Amino acid sequence: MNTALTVSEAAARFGLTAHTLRWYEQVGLVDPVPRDGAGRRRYAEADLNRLAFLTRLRTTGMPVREMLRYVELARLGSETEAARRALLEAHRRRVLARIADLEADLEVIDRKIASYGS
Amino acid sequence: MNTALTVSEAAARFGLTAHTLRWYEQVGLVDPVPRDGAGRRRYAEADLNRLAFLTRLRTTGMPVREMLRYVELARLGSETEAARRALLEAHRRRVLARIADLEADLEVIDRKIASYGS
DNA sequence: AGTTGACTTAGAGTGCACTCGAAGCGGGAG
DNA sequence: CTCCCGCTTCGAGTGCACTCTAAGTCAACT
Repeated sequence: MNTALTVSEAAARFGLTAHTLRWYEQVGLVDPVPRDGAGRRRYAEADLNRLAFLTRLRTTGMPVREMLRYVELARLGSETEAARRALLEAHRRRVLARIADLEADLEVIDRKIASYGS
Repeated sequence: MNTALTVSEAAARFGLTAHTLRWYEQVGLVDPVPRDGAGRRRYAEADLNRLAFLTRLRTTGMPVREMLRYVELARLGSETEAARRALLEAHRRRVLARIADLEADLEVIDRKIASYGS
């Protein structure tokens, strides 16, 4: 079974562009993806899973800079698990705060909408 | 009673910089703020209220481009109220969707944190 | 009177995260 | 065999939202 995807297919799966996926590789966010005989990227299950998690970090607003620190910790092996966990927990707190802010701001906007009457 | 604030004071109140506040004026996000005898901006109650709402739009992710459309509608008077309301409602839906996305992504991150054990 | 510090303007510069262009290669369809 | 399309690399360009610089003014403090 050959489920390996091309760069465009993988990009589509995560709502990114092929350009962006190559760029992620270029800046070191993901390790170089295995190539086929013609030198083309082939995204296998494991690559897709890594991407899936990274895109979650990204869409929740983690800066690329910090994602780089995370993946570099991961490259160093299991000794860095505590550090990675701490990094994710800090991010989690930021996301929770962001959600709370959005909800508070939304209430103000709702009041404005209401002020326009029906 | 003179409660009018300087540009820095007003900026501090909204977590912006004086530079940003001047830039908002320059690009037309806010009308030129009344000046004192020395030509310095003096933010009165009404100016601060307008800014308070605009910063809510901004922090909820409305692009400056769209905020401009909103304030231009407001300048046109009460005939544009329906359009303004529609614009805010569309934004409201986007913010709700954003919150939902953040919550879904956060769950994935939580699972990852849990996978690192205690 | 002099110094300090916040203000003024116009315009240039920055950081982030892509996004695109150019030039070339390779593999499947007709 | 030829055409076309999607891939390759490298490097330059873009859009957004600020952010800062330079040169100057003005009011208040010492």
